[in-house]
Amino acid sequence: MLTNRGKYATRAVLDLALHYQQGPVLIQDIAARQKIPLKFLEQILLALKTAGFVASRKGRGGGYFCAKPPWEITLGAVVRAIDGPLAPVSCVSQTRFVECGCPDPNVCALRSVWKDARDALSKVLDGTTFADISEKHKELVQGAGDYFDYVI
Amino acid sequence: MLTNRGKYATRAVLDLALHYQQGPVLIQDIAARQKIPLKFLEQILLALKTAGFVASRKGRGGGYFCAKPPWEITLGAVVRAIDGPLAPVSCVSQTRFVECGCPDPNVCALRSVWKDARDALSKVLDGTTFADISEKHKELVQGAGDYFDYVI
DNA sequence: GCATAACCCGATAGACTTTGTAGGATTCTA
DNA sequence: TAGAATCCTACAAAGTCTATCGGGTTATGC
Repeated sequence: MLTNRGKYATRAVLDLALHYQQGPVLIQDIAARQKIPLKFLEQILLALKTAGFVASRKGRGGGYFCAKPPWEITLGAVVRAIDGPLAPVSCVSQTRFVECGCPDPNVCALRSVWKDARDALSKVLDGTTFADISEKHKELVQGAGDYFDYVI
Repeated sequence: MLTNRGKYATRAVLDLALHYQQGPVLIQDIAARQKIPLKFLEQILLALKTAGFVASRKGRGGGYFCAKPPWEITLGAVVRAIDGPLAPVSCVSQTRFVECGCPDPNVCALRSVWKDARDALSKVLDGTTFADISEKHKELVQGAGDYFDYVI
């Protein structure tokens, strides 16, 4: 399960992806649209900035925007940056390997299954970019009766 | 990431699967072999019993054993019972659906990706039984030089 | 029937994580 | 230079996780 932090982060990046190349977006606007507590979102955006997914401009006319094109930001990368490894146990994590404390790593039959699980998850999340998700969002909005209820 | 509870649970069930139809196994033996704190393991086995995966006999000659054949116990079921839903967010959980608080569920493009992620994870974990894992364990033990170091 | 083996069960404590909130510092632009 | 906006640190409340403790209950074998 993702934490709220993780969910909020993905919603925030999606919001920025939907405004790609439309100038900076205000934190308070993201917070309002995405239903995220303002001050909590501040922290999350800061973390996303440190991780290199978003950038910001201060002062009047400032705000946040994607630091790179949405098709180069994967869902997996954002989740990892905010909530940590995708792997179900640390001993099969490619990004942050740590021994898991099992009796004998050389004869651990569970490990290969955890590895498969991590790979399956990674295949989906690392294979999906925020450009894909933006596209999907626009389709859904088009299909959903009254377009103007959802326009951003 | 699984909790320790979850990791321990899967190791405990595997231990019992490896002793399937060989009579009850003592908690303390499982704890020693699998490197699990004894009293913590007690709690976990109780939970696994409530969930129907294992059964027990009290008194002298007692212990724990699989409540059903290992090929009918999936890794996914055990993980869900101990650590909760596999789904990355609650709104795509088949076992414990809860709204996730996103702005508009009807137009949530993230949701379908989370769904794919859950399905991918489920495919691996629900597709693997403790008979499979036992089999794998035995292969690994055979392949690992000195067989007698690992025999259970 | 009694001693003992073994599981059963609830309470609880310490550490850690999560989820925000608060308040101000800094920086940029008009 | 005013004020708009991000930046940064601290912290508190709540929850979760990881065990540990101490006894209660039940079955077995002599």
